[in-house]
Amino acid sequence: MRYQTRMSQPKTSQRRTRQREAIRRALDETGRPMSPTELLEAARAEVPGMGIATVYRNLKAMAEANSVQTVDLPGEPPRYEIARKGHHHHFHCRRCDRVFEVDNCPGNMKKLAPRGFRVDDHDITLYGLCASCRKGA
Amino acid sequence: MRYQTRMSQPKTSQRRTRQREAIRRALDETGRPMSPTELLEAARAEVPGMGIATVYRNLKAMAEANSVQTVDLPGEPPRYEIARKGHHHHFHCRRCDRVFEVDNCPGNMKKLAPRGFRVDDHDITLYGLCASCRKGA
DNA sequence: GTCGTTGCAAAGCGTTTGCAGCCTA
DNA sequence: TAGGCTGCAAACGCTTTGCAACGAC
Repeated sequence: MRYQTRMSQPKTSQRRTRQREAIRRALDETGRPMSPTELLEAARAEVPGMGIATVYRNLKAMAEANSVQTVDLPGEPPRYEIARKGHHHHFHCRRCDRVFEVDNCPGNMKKLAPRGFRVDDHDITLYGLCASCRKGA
Repeated sequence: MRYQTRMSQPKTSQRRTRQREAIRRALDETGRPMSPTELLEAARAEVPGMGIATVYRNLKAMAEANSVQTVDLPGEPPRYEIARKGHHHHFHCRRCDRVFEVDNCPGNMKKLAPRGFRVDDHDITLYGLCASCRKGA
């Protein structure tokens, strides 16, 4: 008989908790990448006493389970969005600080790198004014 | 006669200190974006007792004076490089973790954003293997 | 001598973790 | 009931700041 190896096992199950559902709901309804603090505020509308550690723990778990994606923007703390199918980028509004998904991609970044380098991926962040901020200027 | 307004005034002068020179020299000689910790190690070869706060203060001052530029990469702490003339991007090696300048730019990112958005700038980060890591695989 | 600069330690900020009690299945 | 989950507070890693001594000009 084989002994069980001591590798880290996937969790037996995920329980449904009000906290987790509130976080997912906020992410779904907002439809944009959100910061842990934004999520906490939104989720507290449903679960008043909720703590920030719970937000971080759930985001981490959801990211590992691929139900949410981490959105890393240059020079600032990560935000989180519901998992999308494909490759995409982001637009960061300078006025309202909100981040939006951008589906298009110029593609073919390979040739930008110095000779001898191998490029296997890229990140693009666009900056400017979103539609509503542009109007409300 | 007008009273002097209480606005924050530009500093009278910048003194030449061993610390500041050591930092600039490290940046010059390395030719790549460096982290504050890397800079501290390099600078300590010249100024043994140097502290990390000095590195941060000088980088901040140099960035404000436009003699160095902050390199913000998605999902990690900023690095610093000597100020370049033009618009450029960066390549981040997955193996050695070093960052290299990339002069090319696909340009014309305007049309990637959703309709109604105004794009005024963008950041691109390339990922892969640099030339030496590719060889030494 | 003036005052910009430095090292040290403490404080900040975003994030993670230890722990005891809670609650889902 | 078992053990995943939660809130709280402490711990963390990176960066900034207060302060008294230091040193460039």
